[in-house]
Amino acid sequence: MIRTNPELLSYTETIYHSNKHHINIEQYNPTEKIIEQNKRYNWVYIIKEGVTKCYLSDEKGKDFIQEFLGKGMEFGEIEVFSNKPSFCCIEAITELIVYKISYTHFNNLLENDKKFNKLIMKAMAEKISYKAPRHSYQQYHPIEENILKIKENFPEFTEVVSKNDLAKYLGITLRSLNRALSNLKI
Amino acid sequence: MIRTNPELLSYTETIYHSNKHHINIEQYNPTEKIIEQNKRYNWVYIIKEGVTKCYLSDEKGKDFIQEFLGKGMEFGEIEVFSNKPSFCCIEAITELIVYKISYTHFNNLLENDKKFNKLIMKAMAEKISYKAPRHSYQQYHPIEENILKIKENFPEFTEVVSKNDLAKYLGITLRSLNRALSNLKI
DNA sequence: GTCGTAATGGGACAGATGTCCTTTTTAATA
DNA sequence: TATTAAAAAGGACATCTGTCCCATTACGAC
Repeated sequence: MIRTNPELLSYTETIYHSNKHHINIEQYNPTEKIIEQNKRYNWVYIIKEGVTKCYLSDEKGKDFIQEFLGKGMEFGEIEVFSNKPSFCCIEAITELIVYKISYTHFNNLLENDKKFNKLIMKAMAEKISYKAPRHSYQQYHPIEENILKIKENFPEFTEVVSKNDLAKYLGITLRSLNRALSNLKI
Repeated sequence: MIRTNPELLSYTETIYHSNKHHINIEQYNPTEKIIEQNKRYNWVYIIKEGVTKCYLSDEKGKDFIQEFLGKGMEFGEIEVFSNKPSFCCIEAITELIVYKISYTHFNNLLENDKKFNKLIMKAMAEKISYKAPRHSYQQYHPIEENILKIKENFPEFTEVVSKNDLAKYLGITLRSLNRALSNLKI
C-alpha cells in the first residue's frame, strides 16, 4: 500500500545532478499539504524521501485515501495533461523531501528525453493497473480479509499509518475497522 | 460512464489512412471477448465503433466492471509498459469495430510520433483521474445517489447496459440495485 | 504537573446489504 | 403457438456497517 518507483527516482537524481537549474528540492513536515484539492499548480513532484497520503475529500468532508506514496512516486503530473485543477490532496505523513519540476521543464523533458518520457508512461500505467484490482478486491471482500491482505503485503503498515488513515484507505469508518481488528484478535 | 476519446480516435484514423500496413481493423459481436484476464497479448486496441465493458473477475467469479469504453478509448496499452499479462477482461457489449496495433508498431509510434505520444499520455492521465473520484463517490454515497448521478450524466445508460452490468459497475448485487431502484420509483 | 486534544476502543441500535429463493416478464426460437 | 432461457422484480432473513455515544490512554503545550 506504500507505492514506490526506484527507477524513476534514480533517473530523476541523475537529471538533477547534471543540471540543477530546473529542478528544486523542497522539504515538508508531517501533516503539511503539498497539494490541495481543486487548486491549480505548476509543479510536478517526485518523492526523494518520506511518505505522503493522496486522498479525495467529498462535500461532507469524508476522505478517501487513494494511495500512500513513497520514494520515487510522482504527483501533480495528471494535471499537466488534463489542464484541470488538482483532483486530490497530497499531504506529508512523515518528514518529506521532494524534487519539484515546473510544468515547462516537465514538458521539455517529456519531449526531449526519451528515457524520461518512457519512465513517466510506465509510472502512469502502474497507477492504472494497481488501482483497479484494489478497488475490486475491497468491494467484494469482507473487511477482515482486506486487513489480512495489507498485513501480508505491508507488515510495517501500523508503524507509518494511523488507524484513522487505514480506515480511510479501506473506505470504511474507524468503528468498523476496530470491530474487524478485534474479530481478528490483532 | 461510457468513456470516449474523440481526439485519439480521429488521430488514429489519420495514421491508419496514411499507412495501412501496421494497423488492422477487426470486428466483434456482442458478448465476444477481445481480451481475457491473465493472458498475454501483443496488441493495443482503439475503439472505432461500439461499446465494451472492462472488468475484473475475482477468484469467486464475481465481476467488478471498471468502465464502459466507447469510441476512441484504447485498451491493452497498460501491458505494453508493465510487461505483465492482462489484468482485466474486455468484452464487446454492442457490435464492435476496433483498430488493432502491434506492440512493435505502438512503440514505434510512441517514439517517433510526438503527437501520438502526447495523446496516449493524455489518455492514461484521464483514466487515472476519473477512476479515483468515482470509487471515492461510490464508497461513501448510498446506492440511490449513485444511480441518480449516473442517470444525470448518462441518461441513455439503460439502453446499452443491462441491470446486471450496472450492478457490477456499482460493485453491488442485483438485489440491492433493484431495491434502490424501487425506492427511487424509477 | 495539568490542561486540552487527538488517537484508540467499544456498547447499543437502526438501517443497509447480501444470500437464498420464488415469481413474473420478456424475447428468441423451434 | 408453444417452449425455453434470460432478464427483471421482489420476499424473508441474517449479517454487516454506520451513527451516536462514552471511556480510556497518549502526548504536547503551557
